[in-house]
Amino acid sequence: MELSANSATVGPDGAGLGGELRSTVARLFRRFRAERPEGALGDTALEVLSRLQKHGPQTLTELSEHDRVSPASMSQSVDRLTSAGYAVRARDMHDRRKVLFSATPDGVELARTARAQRNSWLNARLNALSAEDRRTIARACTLLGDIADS
Amino acid sequence: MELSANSATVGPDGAGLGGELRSTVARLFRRFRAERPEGALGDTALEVLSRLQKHGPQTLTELSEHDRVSPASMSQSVDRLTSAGYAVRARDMHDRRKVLFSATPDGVELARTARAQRNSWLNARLNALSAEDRRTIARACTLLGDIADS
DNA sequence: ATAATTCTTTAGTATACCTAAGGAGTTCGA
DNA sequence: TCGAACTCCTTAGGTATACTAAAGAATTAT
Repeated sequence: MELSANSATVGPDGAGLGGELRSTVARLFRRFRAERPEGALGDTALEVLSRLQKHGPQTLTELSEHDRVSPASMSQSVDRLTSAGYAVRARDMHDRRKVLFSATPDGVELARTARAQRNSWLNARLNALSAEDRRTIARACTLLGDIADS
Repeated sequence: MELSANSATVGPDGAGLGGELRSTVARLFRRFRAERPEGALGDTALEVLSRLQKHGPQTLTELSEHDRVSPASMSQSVDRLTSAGYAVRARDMHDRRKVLFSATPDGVELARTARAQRNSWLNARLNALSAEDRRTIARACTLLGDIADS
């Protein structure tokens, strides 16, 4: 990883930053995935479960738009949740084209414990940084989240 | 519900910065992938090609360790490159268990143009930020790169 | 009532990762 | 020196996650 000098990564037009960012994100993503415990649900399924737990029942379209994924992909992901008993389908009574997904008690429990397990090494590393570095990362998350949504 | 030292910055069940970071990285990663032009090589293949172009011939093990991926996975990824004519295999003459991979002229050309295409969208958005925000992201890249390698 | 639209699912395909098991080459020790 | 142990790579089989295209089901508009 030749991150090298700031002058190289933050040039007059930010030319090299894009490639740098792409590569860093890809490696972090793989690293996160590699931390998954044996036999656990995948990243996507787990994030969906978290979302259902935090925000209540959601339709397929809402879920797929939040994750920027096609409805077909999301359908598959929630399928893994429902067939494992962590979420349930229910027809929306006001618009019966829609299907509302919600987490079961098992799902809520799994979401909590799995999230804690999966984030433990990450949180340990973040806590080893200075408060200022954590603020930098928090600020970058906000900026990058906006870019992801643009 | 203890309020120990780390709970101020990192939530008790990973709902704080760690969870935020994980979610942001996952969404950015998917967004990057979605920007891939039709019929192009996948992310992994392209990054391998870039690496071969920049650092010269490498063994499978070197490539797989750099990307934190099993040798078997890397073998598959490189297969796509060789069967498309963008890279070639060559037995290492000093240790004939090893296989050295190198980019062909076609591969070098593809790596350059594909990288430029794929980063144009991202660079445009980064350039729309303030210089300070770009510095924040550059700094976060360094911090996060270290975490990915830890 | 029929047509168009919206929401979800199914089917088929591709990328990218894994573990397990094997082949081929090298190194080391009896 | 010969075989055991080790290293490097590949193959085989499986999983997770994504896509497009097209079908199925419910709603809304004409």
